[in-house]
Amino acid sequence: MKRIRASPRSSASQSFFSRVYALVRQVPRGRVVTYGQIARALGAPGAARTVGWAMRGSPASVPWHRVVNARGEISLRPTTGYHEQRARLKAEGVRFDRAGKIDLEKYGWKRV
DNA sequence: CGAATGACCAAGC
DNA sequence: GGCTTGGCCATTC
Repeated sequence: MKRIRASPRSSASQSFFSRVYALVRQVPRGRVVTYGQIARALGAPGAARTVGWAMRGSPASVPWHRVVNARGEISLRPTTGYHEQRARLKAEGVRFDRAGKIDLEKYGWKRV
């Protein structure tokens, strides 16, 4: 098995990640947020990728399944957890269109 | 400090 | 609608 380079949480990188987790925990059930949205809320309007990296090591207490990309799609690969995320969202009442996308105008958290 | 990485984003074709 | 390219950023080694 391939070993990932130090999981985020196994290190003392709690500054940025912790804020990401704290924010994601605030996402109400049945709503979703985008990586970019989180990044901006944290004051790093371009760190969307970093947010994704943070989610990768997100604790079980974090509703990571409510985080999708700017297009309203699940960013995970089918082999990484796509199915699980989609199932969880569906269980919360989030709908997916034919292309497997979510209507951010409708389910987006604090949609602007 | 430099190079590599990643669950991203916007723009182009 | 789908694929490619370049750019951004924090973290890691």
